[in-house]
Amino acid sequence: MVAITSIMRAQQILLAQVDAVVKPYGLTFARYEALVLLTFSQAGELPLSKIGERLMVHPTSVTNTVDRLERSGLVVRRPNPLDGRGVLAAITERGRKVVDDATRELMAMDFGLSGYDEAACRELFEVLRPLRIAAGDFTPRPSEPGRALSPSAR
Amino acid sequence: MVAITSIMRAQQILLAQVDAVVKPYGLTFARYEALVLLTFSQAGELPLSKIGERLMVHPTSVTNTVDRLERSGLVVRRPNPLDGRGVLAAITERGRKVVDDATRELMAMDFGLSGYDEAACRELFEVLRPLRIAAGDFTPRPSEPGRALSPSAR
DNA sequence: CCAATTTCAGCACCACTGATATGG
DNA sequence: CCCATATCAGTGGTGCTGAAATTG
Repeated sequence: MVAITSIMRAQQILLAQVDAVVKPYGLTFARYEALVLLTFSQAGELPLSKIGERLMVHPTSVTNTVDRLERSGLVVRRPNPLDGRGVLAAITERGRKVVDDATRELMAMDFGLSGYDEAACRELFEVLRPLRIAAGDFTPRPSEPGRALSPSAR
Repeated sequence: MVAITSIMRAQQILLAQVDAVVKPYGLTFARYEALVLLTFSQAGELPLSKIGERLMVHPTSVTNTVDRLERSGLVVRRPNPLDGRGVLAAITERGRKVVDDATRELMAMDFGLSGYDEAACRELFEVLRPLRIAAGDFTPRPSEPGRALSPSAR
């Protein structure tokens, strides 16, 4: 129970710190994550479905997130040439600049983990790994099958 | 950055599991925490200000939480006899029964931390401790001064 | 008069459900 | 015809700010 409380508080603390840094850029942590994901993709654009999958968020949340980013001029929507049903979110030049600036500032404050060296961060990751695996994180990523034989939703 | 993501996901996973267990009782994790806090107090009642302090939540959030609990008949409000400005939240018999049942069920599923033994839980707590200390958790508790010389809000 | 306690109105954010339009 | 993608409307929960009433 103490362990649960620790995680809840830690998340609250970290989220508050990161959100505070990112706020002046008109971002939240969720929106920042989406932007970072786009910069990591080759063409700087991804289908909304992919974004939801990688960030583990609900489809409607992706729509909302991209709405805000688009309203701020940090991404643009365009139809997916490979799938008429789909939509791509493409990061803009302004988006790249904003995410770069925000990232620089976040790194300067160690994402709220000042005082944690490489070893401590790794330990943190390792301790939480079993929990995340049990919840279905770290799926096969590359090709795609993934949750082919998982209990499935619905 | 990977460490941050780990905490965010872990919290999300745990909160979802705990909330799912508690939902049939008409509770959320936040409301459950408030109820537990009341059962831990001698008379089964506390000033709202104390609840907010111990649970580290905003005063208006306490008002909201107690509103819901009162509407469900799990607590009742009564004026604080020791301070005319204050209000006490007192747990009811139904409240005690509900929190007992919910706690039993939560313990049966290890609060979502199945697979974590005592050592792992302690490690988790210890790794996160410096972060929480830096954020002002673990204040002097007993007497009360606490944040007498902290930067303060506003 | 100032400070503490609580409440209320209002806003932003995130998560989700259910329904819908469109296309594979 | 069924499934996938995305959107919209709406709900619930949480976290805040700002203002107010009451009392120490």
